[in-house]
Amino acid sequence: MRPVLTQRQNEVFEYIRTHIRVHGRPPTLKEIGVATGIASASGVGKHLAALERKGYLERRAKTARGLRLADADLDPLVAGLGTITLPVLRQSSVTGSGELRYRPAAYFRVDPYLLRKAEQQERCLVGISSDDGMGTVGIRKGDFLILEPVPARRLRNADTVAVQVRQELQARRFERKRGTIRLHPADTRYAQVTFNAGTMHIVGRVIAVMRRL
Amino acid sequence: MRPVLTQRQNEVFEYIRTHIRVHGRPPTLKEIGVATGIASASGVGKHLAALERKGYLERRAKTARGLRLADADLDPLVAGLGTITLPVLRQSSVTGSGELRYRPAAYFRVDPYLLRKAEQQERCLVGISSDDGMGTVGIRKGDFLILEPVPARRLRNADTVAVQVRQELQARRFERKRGTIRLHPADTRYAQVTFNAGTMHIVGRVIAVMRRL
DNA sequence: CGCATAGGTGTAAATTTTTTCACCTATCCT
DNA sequence: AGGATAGGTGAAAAAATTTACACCTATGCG
Repeated sequence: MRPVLTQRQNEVFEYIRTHIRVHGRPPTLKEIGVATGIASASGVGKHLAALERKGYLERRAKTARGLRLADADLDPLVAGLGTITLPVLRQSSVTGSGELRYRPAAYFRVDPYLLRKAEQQERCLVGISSDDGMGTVGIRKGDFLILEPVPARRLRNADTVAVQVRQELQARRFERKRGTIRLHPADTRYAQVTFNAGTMHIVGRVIAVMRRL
Repeated sequence: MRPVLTQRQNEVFEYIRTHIRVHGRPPTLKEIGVATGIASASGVGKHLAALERKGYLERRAKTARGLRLADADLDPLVAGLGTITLPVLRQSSVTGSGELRYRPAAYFRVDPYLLRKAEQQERCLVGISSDDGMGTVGIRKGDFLILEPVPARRLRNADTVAVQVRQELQARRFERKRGTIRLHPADTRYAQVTFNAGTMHIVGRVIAVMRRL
């Protein structure tokens, strides 16, 4: 366990962290001083020396803004350089052949953390749910679904999938049984669909859900 | 769509991105020059000017390492700064006094599109729902809630809010009635809570919901 | 008391870093 | 041919930034 910080040291440390997050680069000694009320650059320098000694920072000498957060404080979500940008499916983005043709109208950025389940994050898409068939398990009409296109043969029972039906995108629970595929709504007021593999177009597995209130 | 980069410009750009990832700070003109084989700082400067003009970088004048990657609409590897980075609330991030203690364990990036309802996007937080009290309207235990801290007096009836109860974060529908505040769960199996303003800590209004499956 | 630690101030010197200017080469387009 | 654009070099000036040094105050400890 690393040595604890004094209150003042913690103030300095937190400012550095915030600055990096906001500006994308570490602060200078002077910037730190202004923010924390230390008039002298060398005063700030002593704090940095303490933070480095205690293992919260790494510094490189004679380098402008030559500090970085120690690995323990790097936050994987932020340090990972970014978000993934996913294309948003248009209503009519499935061709007759069952192939996705996307000329997406928009892109949506998501934190990679949401894509944990995806095998290939960069292949994922965003679609908009068009009914409440899975409402009872928390997927509702209008929700944004993050989808990973997966060939039907690699889907497993109880996966949540999104199917394109005419102009609609429906979330359903996937089940394969003796050559046929069933798509179960969670809400019993919706119809269960059975069909032969290849008949219907399953866009992909649902990886995550987002909703604006 | 942003203008395309020439090959050379792209080399410079890619180096900058890599440097930031590796070192945690942007490179200097000289560092870029050494890495890309440009002997003169002003030569590098011209590339940066071009990258800024084409919308790939933002720069701050007279600032050491004063560059950052620009918001990128189309390149998932570059994206990240156009998104909003929100701190994730820790379980114990509310002090006895009802104040937020700001030492987030992690950050989460979200597309600004999700924050439509927020008045001040940069004040938003992410919390994790701890029960299914709003399960019937699609907010479930474990969901990530995007919250905007709003003083109770500015909340309106039927807003969805998040309250901190002991170590839990619960989503509820807000209602004010003759001086008292009621928090309604959507699921009737959960208890409705009535209390006087100021008694309980409402973390904020729920702006959006995210869920990993 | 004497000493170590935390937390300062302030200045000057050393170094790094950006900016500006002048000038050069090549390609592409009209 | 003339002009715009991309991509350079090099030097000097200006500005930003770090570092070293001297000195001050307060607190806790044996």
